[in-house]
Amino acid sequence: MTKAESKDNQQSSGHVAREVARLILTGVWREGTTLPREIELASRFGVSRASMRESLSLLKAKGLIASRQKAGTHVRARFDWNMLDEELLNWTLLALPTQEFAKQIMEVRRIVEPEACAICAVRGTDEDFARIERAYRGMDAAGMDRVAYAEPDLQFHRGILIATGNDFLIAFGATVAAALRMSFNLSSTNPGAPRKSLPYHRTVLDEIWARNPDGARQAMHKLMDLTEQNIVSAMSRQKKKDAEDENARTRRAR
Amino acid sequence: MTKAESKDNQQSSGHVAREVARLILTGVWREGTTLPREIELASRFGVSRASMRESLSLLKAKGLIASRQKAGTHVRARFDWNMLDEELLNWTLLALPTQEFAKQIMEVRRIVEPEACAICAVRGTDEDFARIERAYRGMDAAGMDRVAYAEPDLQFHRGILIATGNDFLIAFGATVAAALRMSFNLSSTNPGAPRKSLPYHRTVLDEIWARNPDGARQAMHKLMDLTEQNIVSAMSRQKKKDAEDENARTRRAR
DNA sequence: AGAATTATTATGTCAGACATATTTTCTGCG
DNA sequence: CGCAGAAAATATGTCTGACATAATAATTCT
Repeated sequence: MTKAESKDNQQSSGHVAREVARLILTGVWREGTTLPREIELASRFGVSRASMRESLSLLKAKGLIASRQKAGTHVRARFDWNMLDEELLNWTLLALPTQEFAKQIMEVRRIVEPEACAICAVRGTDEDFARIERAYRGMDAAGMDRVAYAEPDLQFHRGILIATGNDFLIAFGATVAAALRMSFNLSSTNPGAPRKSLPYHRTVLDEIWARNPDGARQAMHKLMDLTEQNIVSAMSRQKKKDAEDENARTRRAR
Repeated sequence: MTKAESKDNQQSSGHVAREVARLILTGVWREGTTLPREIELASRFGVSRASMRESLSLLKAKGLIASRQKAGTHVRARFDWNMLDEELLNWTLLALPTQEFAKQIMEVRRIVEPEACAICAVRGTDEDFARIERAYRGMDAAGMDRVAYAEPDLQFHRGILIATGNDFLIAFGATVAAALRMSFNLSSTNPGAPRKSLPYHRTVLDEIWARNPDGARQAMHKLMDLTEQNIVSAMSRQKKKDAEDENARTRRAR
């Protein structure tokens, strides 16, 4: 359900919003910058002013911009950007998938997920646990297929958050989703890496079933360690590869 | 700056969005419900279809609704709502300031803020600490004035998050802001309560200056304890008061 | 009965106009 | 010359009405 819905908003307004977001995220339009007037933006993106305004309305909702009559529309301070928003996270992933971004996202996951896991072990219902176990089985069944592994992996982590019954922890699922998507993108250089996390997930699941909060917390913590390690090494590999590609291109250009 | 900007969007479209959000949050329009068509919504709220669409666009951005051509606009599953969004948090506060909501928000604060505080103690710069100290002084200077106390209190907590340098933790400031606003609203029944947190803030500040992460974590943890306690007792007091008022009204009606 | 076709309908997009709130410019006075 | 107050300019905010598009519902034909 969630998967299907996230595919919505493929209308042109969504594309325009994403493009404006990209310009802001990449720093073309810095904090405090007043952006071109609506009519100009509309013509630049090839849409009507009404559609343009709908796109801007979307970005306003995410805290990226604010506008006042006559004064114009400006980029808000970074502090006001709602980085925990799923779309904004994905846009950032597309625009600036930097190592810094990866470290930050893993830092919050490390803070939130082990605790959520402990709460889950105490407060979750058997149905909650069954859902998590189904996700685990899905991961197992995926074998070495990276694509098939990704979805149940997300469901596993989301399942834990849902089991806490805390709406804010559940909303944190968007951040986890972005992190997993990042991992997935990076795993192309090392297709076997995702599967290695399976036994760690198994331990988490066992501790949850045992309703052992401390064990669950610790197990999730270890899973976070492994995940971060994978991401960091994959990123440096990617970086190296990019540098080589760049080199090759430069040589060819001569 | 942030304060001024948050006062934006007082245009009618903002009001409409808030009202629709209220109807969804209070369960008048439940998850999965297809809401009336745009033209009907527009006339119901007394705005044009264009304005109505801008409002809906805002709610789409926050994950509350999704729409497909011909099929209509429907309320998305709760899991997809971005509860960590500042506006959505405020709307919830206005629509359903329940004890459950208070507990949940304090549960995440308890998870995030002590860790953020520990990171702050290690990674923060002296300028960061100075900013936090300025906020502390502001709280002290406010004395028993609840209104004057609120703003520097928020700046104190935000300052710690900012000092972590982690964009996601910084974005969590929206949640803290909502929690403090809730505390503030509740403190009317016990005007002296906020000030009691001052020495706890002092301890946090000292541990940060000492660059002692464990002490900082523990100090923040104690502050969270106190805050939660205040909120819970204030809410039960409020609940009692509301019940009495209700009683009085019923008696009068006879 | 079932498949293919047509009609319907709600969102998506467009165009042009006017309203409103600020900012900027202009004007007159001390 | 400086400055307060009035007038003009302008970018966002709102409205109206129309057409495009895609998904659903109804209809027709085999």
